[in-house]
Amino acid sequence: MTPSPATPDTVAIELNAVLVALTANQPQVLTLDDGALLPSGPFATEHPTLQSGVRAWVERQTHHPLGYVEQLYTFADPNRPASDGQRRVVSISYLGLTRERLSAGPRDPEWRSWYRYFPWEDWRTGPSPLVAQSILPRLATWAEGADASARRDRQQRIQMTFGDGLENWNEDLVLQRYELLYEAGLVPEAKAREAKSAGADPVPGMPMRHDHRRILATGIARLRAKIKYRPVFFELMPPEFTLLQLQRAVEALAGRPMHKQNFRRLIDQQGLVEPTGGITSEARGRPAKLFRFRREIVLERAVAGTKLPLSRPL
Amino acid sequence: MTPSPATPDTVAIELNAVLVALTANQPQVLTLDDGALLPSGPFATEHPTLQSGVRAWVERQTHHPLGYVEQLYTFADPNRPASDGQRRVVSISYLGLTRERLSAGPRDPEWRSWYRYFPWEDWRTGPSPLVAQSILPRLATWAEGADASARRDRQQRIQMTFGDGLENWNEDLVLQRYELLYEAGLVPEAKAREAKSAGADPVPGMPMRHDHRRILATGIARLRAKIKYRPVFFELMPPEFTLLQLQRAVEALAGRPMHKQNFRRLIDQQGLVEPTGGITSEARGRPAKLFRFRREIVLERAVAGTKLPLSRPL
DNA sequence: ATAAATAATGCTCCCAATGAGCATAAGGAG
DNA sequence: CTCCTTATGCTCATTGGGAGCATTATTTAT
Repeated sequence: MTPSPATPDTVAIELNAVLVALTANQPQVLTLDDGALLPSGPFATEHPTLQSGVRAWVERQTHHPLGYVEQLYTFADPNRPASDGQRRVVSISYLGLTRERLSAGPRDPEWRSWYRYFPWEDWRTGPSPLVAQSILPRLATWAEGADASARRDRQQRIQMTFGDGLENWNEDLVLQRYELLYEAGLVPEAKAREAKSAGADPVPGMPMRHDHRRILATGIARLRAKIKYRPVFFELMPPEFTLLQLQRAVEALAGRPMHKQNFRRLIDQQGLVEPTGGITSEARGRPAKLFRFRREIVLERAVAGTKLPLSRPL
Repeated sequence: MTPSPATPDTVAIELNAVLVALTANQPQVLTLDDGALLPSGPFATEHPTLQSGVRAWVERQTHHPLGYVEQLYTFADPNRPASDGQRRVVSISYLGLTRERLSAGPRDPEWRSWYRYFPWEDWRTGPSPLVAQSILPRLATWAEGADASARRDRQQRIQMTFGDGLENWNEDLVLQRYELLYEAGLVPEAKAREAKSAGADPVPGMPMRHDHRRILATGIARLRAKIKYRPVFFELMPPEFTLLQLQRAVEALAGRPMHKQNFRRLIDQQGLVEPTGGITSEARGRPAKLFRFRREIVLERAVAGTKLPLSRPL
């Protein structure tokens, strides 16, 4: 058909993006096709860099500038040959942060809270009931279905990644948790591939096509880990904000609540923000001072590191 | 010439590896061509995974198993078209840890201490004199050669990455430091490209071809960051070792000295090791107990995290 | 032998970071 | 005027980690 019979060591590059924004205290992700896909596009070789390639089609598709871009992972999917049936596809995924939402029409590029895909990851109002009620029991059943040594192994992994449903929750382990559920056949994506373990019905949470939910998990995990030592949330905030808004933003990303006074102490200890002089009383309660990020410090912390009151399990 | 006129969106994949081992308290890296290159090979599409591709040619080339493999970064070099002059090359680099050294003959695959490439990164015996004597002065000169605003910017970056030559050294910033030197035209690799800044002669440290020294810097940085929260040094140690040997290993990687008593406290607090019962008096001084890693805990920490007395600057 | 150097170990002290809460101030809604 | 909600200031207790003293056990030098 095509004039080029695709030499063996030649592949096509596909770029995937996890684009994150914050709206109404929800961490939003840009999706396509009714939420089933992450935006992705080919790497056109005229781009000098991979990053510039990403930026190009993302901005073309969303009409919004990307604040921060970071490479996530490169993956050669053995089960997804290119459409021409010849070349292998290597997908390179990126995490992108953007400040504003797509002003788009009703359809296609659509922002969705990432907790629709990973409802068990939201512990902002305390331990997610999903874990104790729905996930742990099914995982336990799965663990039972193995012989002694494998069972012990599975049980330990469950404990390490999901804790006990009330304590020992480590919000960074997004990817490990998804992979465990996948392996246990508790997400629809897994069942598609393995006709065998038709047993358990899936855990709540919207699936995606291909490995896109896995990529999303990777992005969330990376972002959650990152905010603990780099002030990247800066990229997601409007130019002015109150400290509570900032706290809610971090909580949205981390998926767990934080102590208000300690959060404030940490933030201004590090000199990350400065008051603009303005005051707002949009919310109820006592009016709050408005702040902005301090450019110099943010640049400095970009290399030196930040701290957030997020670390210990519980 | 070739029957396939290479369609535009087609690229060739090249795999690069930073292979690390520890010998005689030196962090060793496998190199080729008299130390000028990192091992690299093509990604043959018959491999199901990228990782398996890496493992395959690494083990073929070195005849040693890879303990731990981790993806580093994917990079499309705009300046290095494939040899056929048509396809773009995308290189995917990996970090690999191995316990044993190549038993190889005198030549080619050769292990070299990574401090030959980055001598300023070795602070194990205190502040590296190179930084204060050789690097900081030249960087200062470089900063002077810019107008006011850019100068301030450069000075801040110098301070952030190199500190002041005595304190505020952050061992993780290997890549940032290399990139700064590159930008300042203080490494030979940079001069090759820019004929202009022929000024300063380069800083000590052996260069590599292409961007391989940059990839190496990425690997070192990743490893240094990693040992602080994952017990990966486990992959580099022999089955039995003394606590001092373990400490020296970590110091070799981190490039800075550690407090002996505190190191021990931390290690056994976390239950990472257990005594084998053996005792050694290979070195001078009081004989030391031998330890081995505790498999269960190591697996557990692989997900949950570890601690090392490495964090603060100074 | 004896002294000196090198390592292994045990323990104490101190300080900075941080998790938790109490208390007070300042607006808006009924 | 009272209650509710949020902003802010401060205190307290705990802990993790940095430093260093002291002691013990061996090898090496004199």
